Amino acid sequence: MNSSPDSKTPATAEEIAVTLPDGSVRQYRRGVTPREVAASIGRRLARDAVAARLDGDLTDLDRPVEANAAIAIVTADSEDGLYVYRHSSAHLMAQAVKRLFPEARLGIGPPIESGFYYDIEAPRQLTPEDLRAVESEMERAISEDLPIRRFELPRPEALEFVGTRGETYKVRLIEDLPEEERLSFYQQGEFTDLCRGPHLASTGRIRPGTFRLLNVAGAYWRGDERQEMLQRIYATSFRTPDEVEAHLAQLEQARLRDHRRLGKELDLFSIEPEVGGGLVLWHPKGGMIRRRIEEFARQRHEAGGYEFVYSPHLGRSWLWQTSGHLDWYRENMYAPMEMDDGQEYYLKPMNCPFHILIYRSRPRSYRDLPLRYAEWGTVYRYERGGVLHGLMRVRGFTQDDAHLFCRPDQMPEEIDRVLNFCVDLLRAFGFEKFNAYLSTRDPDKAAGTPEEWEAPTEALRAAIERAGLPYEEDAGGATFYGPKIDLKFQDAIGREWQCSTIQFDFVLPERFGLTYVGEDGREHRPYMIHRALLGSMERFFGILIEHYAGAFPLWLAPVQAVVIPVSDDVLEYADTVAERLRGRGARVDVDRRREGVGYKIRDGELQKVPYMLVVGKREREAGTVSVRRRHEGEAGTEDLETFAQRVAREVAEGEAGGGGPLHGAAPAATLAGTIK
RNA sequence: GCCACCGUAGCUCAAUGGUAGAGCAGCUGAUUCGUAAUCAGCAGGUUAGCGGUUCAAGUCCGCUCGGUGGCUCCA
Repeated sequence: MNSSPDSKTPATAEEIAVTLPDGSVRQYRRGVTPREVAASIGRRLARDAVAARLDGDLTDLDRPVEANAAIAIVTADSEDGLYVYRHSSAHLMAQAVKRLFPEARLGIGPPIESGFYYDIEAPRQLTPEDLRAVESEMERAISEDLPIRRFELPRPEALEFVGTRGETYKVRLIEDLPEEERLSFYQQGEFTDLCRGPHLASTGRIRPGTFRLLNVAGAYWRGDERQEMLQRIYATSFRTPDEVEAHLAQLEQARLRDHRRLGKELDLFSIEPEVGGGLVLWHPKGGMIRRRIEEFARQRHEAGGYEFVYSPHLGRSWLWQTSGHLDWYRENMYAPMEMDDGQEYYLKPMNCPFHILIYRSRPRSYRDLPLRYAEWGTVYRYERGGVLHGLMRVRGFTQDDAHLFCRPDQMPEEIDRVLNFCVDLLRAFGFEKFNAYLSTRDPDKAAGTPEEWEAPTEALRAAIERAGLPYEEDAGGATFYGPKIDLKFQDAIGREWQCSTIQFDFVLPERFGLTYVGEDGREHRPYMIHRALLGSMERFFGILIEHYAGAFPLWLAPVQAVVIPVSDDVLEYADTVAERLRGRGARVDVDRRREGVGYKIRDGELQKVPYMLVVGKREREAGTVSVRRRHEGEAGTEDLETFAQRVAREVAEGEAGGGGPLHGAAPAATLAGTIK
């Protein structure tokens, strides 16, 4: 759609050729507007049009077209259309704010993922009540149906225009724009804003109820903490009120899944101020889940040719000087400890130097490679107080870290192996939708030559393609020490998370002088790859809690079954049942409280225990259990041995991948997607 | 770190500047019960901490501590 008509359809003095998305070419008079083009195609299209793509650029419907061009009409129901809709909604909000607070100064107000925001310098702190008032004012401006008009001003006039209105931030925006940039403004009623556009034709095109102002938060001007802080009003915005409601419902759903809330309710972990922010206490149940994850991953790693190593939490400054961490990572490292030998020791922010020294502890032959050193290594990184967030952003965490050392000729296969290994591992937790991101060399700050980057970068790309993963390339996005793949996956409610990273490193083998002796008897430099798949155990646990909404699948559940005796008469049988199941490796509790069955079941449901086993006299006589599944209710009476076998089978299925039976751990739609 | 908001019993939340309260959880007792809450009683607090205003502060002001939301998705 970006291609203009070719020379076979030349523009004449009064006619131009317009190429439409379907490839057809139509003749129009010079100066025709996209709106007129839309009208000539169909009344419906003209009605739904909100903007146009002119040779690929978003533009207004009323911008005259002066030359041959490719035009695509943008309707409200497209991605572009939503972008324009939200952008105009942001302007509407700014207009409403200015009506209520004429002294307010405007920063920027772009569309974002699920809505828009506007940064504003207001005369006072805005309250939730203010936001309601702004919403009402927005509805009023909609009912006024103010036409939205675009005009351009030369730079000096533009500066004067915003300057006389006291819009100091707009002045700075213009000053920062390149000289040759055309400066456009959009006017609706008494309100005018500097803006690139495009916008809807009038405020009446915004449907009431398609936006909701959510909250106000501080945001630095231009995101720079040295600059002044503005108030950012976040709003959600969609094409229809139903979508807004659905989004608000999803926010509520996310709130209910919040791992901090569930962590407390299910007694999984806590973060105590007395310990310190970002330092996690794993309670027994959280610890059980973590051990299941770690054990499972460890077995997979051993089967995958990894060897496990251990390294200390501290190391002398020499390590970090040599690795370069003290140069480029210092602000994330804790202050050194001076020991009695006068040496400075640092808490480790990463495991790599230790693994490297293991490699370097003896001469290596080309026959030894590849070497794959894995460690669930606990690292400490200083994070500023304001960024800490539950388990997601912490100061002490355990990585499922590994370092691969290999010969150049082994490198493509190593990459293939580790990427597939990673995807397999994540699938076991019920994640199915993946996106890869390939970060390539930044010429301005890259170690090594472009030629050195070539082979690894292409190996990474080839591995992604062979794995059949959708991917995007972040050209120049790599860190200075090598290209990398970041892998993201979607959770049960469609949120995307990045945990896995596979990174080449040209720098550390050099700095530590790593070598191996080749077939030719000479020393060669090995390739080195850092990789963490689950990333941080803490963060991955937080993601899992939210993904499963606290209802862990059987193989991970800290308590897999709770035995519920109907009365004290059958306590003994309840204990027998529990013991028999424990003997088969199941994690079973008995609820011995003198409460009714309903009470204990309710408690089991709230604690999200996968199986509840009600036992009374009937079961005792028959040697059975009455099985109840979490979220599903009664599932019939079963012979104790049959049940034990079922649990063993379901645990094995869970560990085998595909997440195993979740028993209502996620909404049905997601369940279907997680079981192969 | 910065801006804003918040901090009352273990948890969730009440209390026009005028005697700190409820539900759940906990403990004690009774109830022996069949698939999402049995009943009664008891206990639980320096209202995060420190200072100030006031006859009087959970409430108003200041500081400290802690938590929460956010801090380029660039006109």
